[in-house]
Amino acid sequence: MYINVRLLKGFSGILTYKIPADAPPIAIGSIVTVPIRTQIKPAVVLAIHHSAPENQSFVIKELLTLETIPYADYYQPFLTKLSSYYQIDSVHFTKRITQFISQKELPSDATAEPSASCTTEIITLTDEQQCVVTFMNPQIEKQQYTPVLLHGVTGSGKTEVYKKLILQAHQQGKTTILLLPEVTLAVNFELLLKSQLINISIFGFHSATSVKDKKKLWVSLCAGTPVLIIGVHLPIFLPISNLGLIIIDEEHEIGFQEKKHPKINSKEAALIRAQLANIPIILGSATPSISSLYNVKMKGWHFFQLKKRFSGSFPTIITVPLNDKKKRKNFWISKKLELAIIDRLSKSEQTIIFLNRRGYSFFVQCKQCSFIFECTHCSVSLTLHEHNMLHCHYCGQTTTQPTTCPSCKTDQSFLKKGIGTQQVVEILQKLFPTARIGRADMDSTVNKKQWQETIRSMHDGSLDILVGTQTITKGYHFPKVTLVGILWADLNLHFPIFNAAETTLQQLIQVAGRAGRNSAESLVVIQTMLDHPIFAYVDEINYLAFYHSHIEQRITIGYPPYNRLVEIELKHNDEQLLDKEADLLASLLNDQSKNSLVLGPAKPPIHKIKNSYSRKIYLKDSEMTPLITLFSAIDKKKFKSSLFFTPNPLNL
DNA sequence: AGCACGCCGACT
DNA sequence: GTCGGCGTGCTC
Repeated sequence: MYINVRLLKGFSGILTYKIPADAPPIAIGSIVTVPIRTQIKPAVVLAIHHSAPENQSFVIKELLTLETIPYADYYQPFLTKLSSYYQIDSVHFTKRITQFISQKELPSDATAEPSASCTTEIITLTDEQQCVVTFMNPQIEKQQYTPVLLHGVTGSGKTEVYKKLILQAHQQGKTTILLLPEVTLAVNFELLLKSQLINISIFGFHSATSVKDKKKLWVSLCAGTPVLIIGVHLPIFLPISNLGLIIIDEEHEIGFQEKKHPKINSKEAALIRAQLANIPIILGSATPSISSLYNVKMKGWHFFQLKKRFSGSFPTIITVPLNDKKKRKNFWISKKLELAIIDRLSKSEQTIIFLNRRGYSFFVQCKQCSFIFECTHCSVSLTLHEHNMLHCHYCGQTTTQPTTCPSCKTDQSFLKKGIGTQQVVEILQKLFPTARIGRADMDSTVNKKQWQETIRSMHDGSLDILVGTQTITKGYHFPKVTLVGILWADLNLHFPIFNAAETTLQQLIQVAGRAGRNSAESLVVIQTMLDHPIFAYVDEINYLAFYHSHIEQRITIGYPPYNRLVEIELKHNDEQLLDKEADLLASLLNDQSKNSLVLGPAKPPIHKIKNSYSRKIYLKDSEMTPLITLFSAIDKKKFKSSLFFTPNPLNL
């Protein structure tokens, strides 16, 4: 007996080895260690043959050790499908989940103590919650592909539904995968559920999980015991013989897409897997993605809503324009926000100031009328480059910036805009000298201790105001917060990406949800430069109305979910060569395309990272399959640049 | 990828 | 004559 294998690291060719006579049976997908030259390396089994390959010109060595992996009927087809969808090597997935096998167990730094309060209290579900559970239970039992979208307002108790379903699957001897869009959320969920579902074995499987715990999970998977696996990307690639349910929480989040290439989206992978494995999958969110809501309508996904908030009421939301001419102490703090902060300070209630800032952004705006340049083809804002050129990062269109504003005809009155959180703290300190102000953003998160300290002082009330970015919006509850100020709510709206309005609104609702859990007088102040239709929907009760108005626009412009979109990124150190190759690739794609639209090449906003330059080409079609076929037909050997293929890209 | 092997230049 | 620095090619 002979096997074909591929090494997990190093040489990428297919190699043949002999199975020793006394070896236990081997399956495709098994992990083996093999001798290669003078080394011993792990490899994955691709095929099994009864006879030696014909006219071989090399000596076949015997494999050394064998690591069986849990068997599931659909698992190999799943990996095959994923590797085709993302146009990557199928070994990639095996590589990612088995790395720990060859890793040394580090003397783990005092693993997280199991949370003190282990409450086993039985919570009675509301009618809304029970309705979902009643529907899902038979689907778990029947083993049927059932996609379910759960729209539950913040604080409506989605977690209680998840817990019930996990318990139900467990009682039937089935494993559940629970995915969250960030490692920190996964860790929090892990701790929470470990204290509340004490009869179920719960495993985290993500970058923060120790090698020791990964090995424990592997043993459990090999034994086929029903467990709960929590993570972000990795759990969906695991071989699981008794997988019965997949839960995706915060399903609208773009964090399910990996940040570096290949940009696999574990929500998509989960949907593919649920389909092949014939199991139900439930996607929950307070602000479901446009794409999932579209699937409810077009693909018959089941849809449930939780409309009642358990405790607390919804806050009052007001929108304040920043572009008015009214005199105020500081441009960034409106009178209404200033007065509201003064009021909270006097009552010793807390305030969160949120700056909707993603990295550093600059764009051009008219001083007089706040007009911002946008691309005529893509409904995204234009970015200013050298020589007064305005670029569209989506389609590559370039125009010279006019000297007069196209909207109000004022001459030479343009501003380049930008603000950061440090500046915000400075401004607030000047306006409110006695206030105790803390800052929590990516810059200060690098220092983990300081982050923890800031969160702690916010909790115990030794801070009055917390200034922060995205990072403070998720997973933290500060009961004494009765005011949330959003400094520049429309900032992300001008990001040159088709889903800017959607993700901005989702974030605003998320931030607004930080206020008023316990107080009826909670207030959310939304400051904006320009008015925009989305501000009518920040009250989460109106969220579905946003979908109905926005889907029309997506259909008109022809972007997802109405059409499929893929991104091809080219990278090379030599910018001239890269430009040549990007043009070549675009023309090759155009030549070979039947009905697919080829956009670009465009220079992305960040087109130079670590001395490597980048160009992007986008493909659009009503179906994904022709786009994958189109890219796979390209002869990659023609290119010195690296090519990266991303179906359904969600960010820049 | 990573290692062995081989070619060549420098140093004792 | 021998050590070692690095370029090239192969891995079952």
